[in-house]
Amino acid sequence: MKPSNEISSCKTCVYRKLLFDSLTEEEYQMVNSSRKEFIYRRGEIIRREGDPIDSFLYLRSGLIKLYKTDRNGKDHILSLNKPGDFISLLSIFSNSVYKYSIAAVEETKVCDIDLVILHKVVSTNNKFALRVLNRMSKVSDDIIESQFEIRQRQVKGRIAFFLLFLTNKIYRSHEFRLPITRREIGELISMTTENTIRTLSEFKKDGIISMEGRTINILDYERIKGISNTG
Amino acid sequence: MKPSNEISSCKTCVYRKLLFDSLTEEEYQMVNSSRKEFIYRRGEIIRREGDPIDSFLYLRSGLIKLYKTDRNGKDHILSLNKPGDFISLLSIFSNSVYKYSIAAVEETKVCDIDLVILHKVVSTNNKFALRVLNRMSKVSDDIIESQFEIRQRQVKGRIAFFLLFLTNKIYRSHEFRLPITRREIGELISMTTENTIRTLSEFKKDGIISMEGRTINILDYERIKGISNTG
DNA sequence: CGCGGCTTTGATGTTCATCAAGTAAAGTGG
DNA sequence: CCACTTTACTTGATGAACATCAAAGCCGCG
Repeated sequence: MKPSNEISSCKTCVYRKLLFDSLTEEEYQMVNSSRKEFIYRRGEIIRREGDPIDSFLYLRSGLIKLYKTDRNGKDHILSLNKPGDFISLLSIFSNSVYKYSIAAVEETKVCDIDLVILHKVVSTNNKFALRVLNRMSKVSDDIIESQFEIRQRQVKGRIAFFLLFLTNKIYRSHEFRLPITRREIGELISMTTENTIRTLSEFKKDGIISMEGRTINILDYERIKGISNTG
Repeated sequence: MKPSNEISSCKTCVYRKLLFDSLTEEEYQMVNSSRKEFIYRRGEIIRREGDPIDSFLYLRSGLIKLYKTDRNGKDHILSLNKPGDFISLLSIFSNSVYKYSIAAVEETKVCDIDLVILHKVVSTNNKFALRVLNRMSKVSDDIIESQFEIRQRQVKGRIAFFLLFLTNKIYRSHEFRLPITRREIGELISMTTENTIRTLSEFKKDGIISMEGRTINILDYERIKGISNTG
C-alpha cells in the first residue's frame, strides 16, 4: 500500500453528489482536509478482521473483497465491491474493530477519512448521517441477498449466477476478465476450486461461454440465465 | 393478529432505557401516542416480503423468524429474533417495501410506531437516530455472522451450533422446548428435514442430548461444543 | 373422526468434496 | 534475465456426505 501521489479532486468523485452534497461548505472542508488517499495492489490487505476502526473508508476505483477466515483457515468471501459501494460497514458506528477483512482484488484507490471527523459531522448534520448509513446498510443487505441466492442453488446454478453478477453488476459487458482466481470464486459461492474449474470447463465445452485463462465471453446469455434460474 | 387489550407500560420496556431514553419528553409523547400494540400467535405472518413499510416495529415479547421464500417455494430462515432485537431492518430508511417476511414462531407482542412519526423524531434527534440505526444494523450483522458459521460446517456441526445458539442466546438454559419444527430448523441451517431429524436422533442415541418431542435437554454440553467446533 | 402437517426410519442415488498427480503461469532472488 | 519456488489451473478416480423417495405412525384440530 502506498499513499497516492496526487490526491484526486472531489469534484469528479461519485460520492461528491451521492453523499457530500448534503454537507455545508465548512463541514466539507473539515472532511476534505482530513482525507487521505491510498493505493493498494492486487492481493494487498486493506484491513484485517480485528483491526481497530479509526477511519471511514470508501472506494474511489478498483475492486475489493470482503472476507472472513474460518476456524480451519479457509477464507469465505462475503462480497465483491466496486466504487459506489462502501467499504466501511455499519460497524464503524457500533464496533471498535473490523468484523471482516478487506483486500484489493485489483489495483484499488481508497479514500480515508478520520473517524473522529466523520463522527463530528454525522452528529451535527442529520441528512448526511442518514445518507451515510443508508449507503452502508446497502452493503449488508447485498451480502444477505446474495447468500440467499447462493444457498438455494447447486454448483451449476451458482457458477451461472456468478457469471451473471459479473456481466450485469460489475462489467456491464458480455466479455470480461475474471477479477479473481478460481479458488476465490469457490470461496465466494461456497464450492471447491476443483468443482469451480470443472463447471466452468463444462460451460465452455457446451459452448455457452468461451474461456481463455481469465478471459470470459458470454456466448449464450439466455442459457446461462436459464441455468441460474433452475440450477 | 389482534390489537393488544391493554397497552403495556413503557416504563418497564427494555427499549425504554435502550432507545427512548435519548428522547425529550415531547418527542417521547409523540412516539408513544402513535404507538400501537399487536399480538400474533404462533405461525402468524407479521409482514410479508414486498409489503409496504409504513411503520417501525419492535418486539416486546415472544420470538419471530425472518425468512425469505425462494423460486421453488422453499422458505429459508435468515434468523430467529427475540425482544431486544429489532424486527424492522435498516430497509425502513431506504426501502419502501420489506425485503424479508416476518412471522411469529411463538405468541409474540409487537409495538408499532408510525413511520412518519419515527422519521420526524429521527431527523431532529441525532442521538436517537444513531441508536436506532446501530440497533438495526446489529440484526443484519448477526445474520451475516450466523450464515458464515453455518456455511463452514456440515450437518452435525450445524445442529450442534444451533443447539448452542438456543442454549446460550435464546433460553440461557440447558433445557428448553424447541421453538420451531424440525422442518424450520432445516430451513434455518440449510439442510433437509430428514437429516435434521436423523442428526438429532443420533445425538440422542449417543447420549449427548435427551429429547422428548420438542423438549430438549443438553446432557453433554462440552461434547456439543466440540462437535460445533470441529463438525 | 378424518385430514393435513409433523415426525420418523430405511433404502437408494446424486452431488459434491477429497485425493492425487501433473502442467502452466507467475513471482522472487541471485 | 534465468533458475527456482510458489501459486494457479486442470483432469480423473474414488468415496463420503447428503438429498430424495417412499411408507408409515402420530397428533392436533376443525
